[in-house]
Amino acid sequence: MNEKRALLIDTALALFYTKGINSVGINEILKTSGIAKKTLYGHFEGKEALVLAALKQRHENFITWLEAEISEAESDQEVIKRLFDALGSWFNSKEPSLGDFRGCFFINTAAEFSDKDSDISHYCREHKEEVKRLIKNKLTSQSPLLLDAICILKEGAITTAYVTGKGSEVTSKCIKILSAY
Amino acid sequence: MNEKRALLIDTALALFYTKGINSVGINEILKTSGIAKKTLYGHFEGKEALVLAALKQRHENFITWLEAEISEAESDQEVIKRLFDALGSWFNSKEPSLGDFRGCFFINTAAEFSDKDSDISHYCREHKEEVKRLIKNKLTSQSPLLLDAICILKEGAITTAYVTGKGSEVTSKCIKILSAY
DNA sequence: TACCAGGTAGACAAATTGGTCTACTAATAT
DNA sequence: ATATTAGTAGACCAATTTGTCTACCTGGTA
Repeated sequence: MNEKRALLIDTALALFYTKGINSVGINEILKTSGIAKKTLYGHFEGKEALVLAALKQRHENFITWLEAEISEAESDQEVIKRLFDALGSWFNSKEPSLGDFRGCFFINTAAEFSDKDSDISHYCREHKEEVKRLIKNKLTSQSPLLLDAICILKEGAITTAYVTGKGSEVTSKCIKILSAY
Repeated sequence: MNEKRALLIDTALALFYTKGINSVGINEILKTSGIAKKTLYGHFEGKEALVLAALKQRHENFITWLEAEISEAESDQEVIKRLFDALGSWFNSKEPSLGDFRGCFFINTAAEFSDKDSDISHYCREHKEEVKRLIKNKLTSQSPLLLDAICILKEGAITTAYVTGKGSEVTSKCIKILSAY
């Protein structure tokens, strides 16, 4: 049923995110989920289809989470504060719906698949665009520069937090930087 | 000799950067470089040692390139302009010494190796610290916020350029954002 | 000459990969 | 009652992985 399919996706997503896609074999996903191989290949054409499903799942988790975090903001300054505070919480692995922080799943995945025309690379780009759209819709300011500043700093914060390991400092810096606007 | 060793590292770096480390096998590096397997294992303990050597080579290439790009700047505004113009050129694959742009090699590599205590992850962090130090030394301003703003935007620009594919727009936005300081 | 370091070419081993297939079970719908 | 569907368990396959090993070649040096 759909339960098996969902369990497969959740297991794959968790393993892919924490270990990287090429480091996780089909057999490990099966063993962890306790599902038989034939069931997997009944639901998915192959590993790539499973990767795509995991990306989709992550995208939904992330958008849902982000929207909830910034929905109640009543000014642009508050949008910025809520956004980067939420990111800081994510960086410190305090957001259960996003799992232990290990960078951006889409950036990490895009890094593993060199073919820029593949469905996977394509989906990673769409994710970023949709996040940008979500932020744009919450802002009252129509300044494209503000929107770009927020999004570029957001990307920078994610990779900086991942590579340096210090999560909360980066986000408060971003808020200060943006307070000039 | 050292020539073989150098050729091995250069070949490995080129392949690792364009395809990702887990997607490149030892045999492909050997075939591309035309070097025998036993020679490789005479120079390196194993694949991981080769990865580390490639990271080191990339680090040197990158630092040398960056230093040359911003060395002649005579004001902080000029440092910023030169830095982001250079990045924009890199994003458009116009910097031969850095190869066809495919994001930051260190971020990509860190994404593939989940163990945060491994030599590889460690080296990726050191690289970012050294780049930051280089920029810091070129700035006359002692404001830590300016330095952080530059570095976070730089990281954001790299991943944004990689995932969206549009390289030059991002960097001019960064320069505009920083012109507020 | 004889030796030896450093190289080539590639067979080979052991493990792992993604994926197919057979045999069996359990529940449900006709 | 029977046929179908969805599942389990796991053997099996072909390809690929990293790494070792044997056999041979070559150029410089004692």
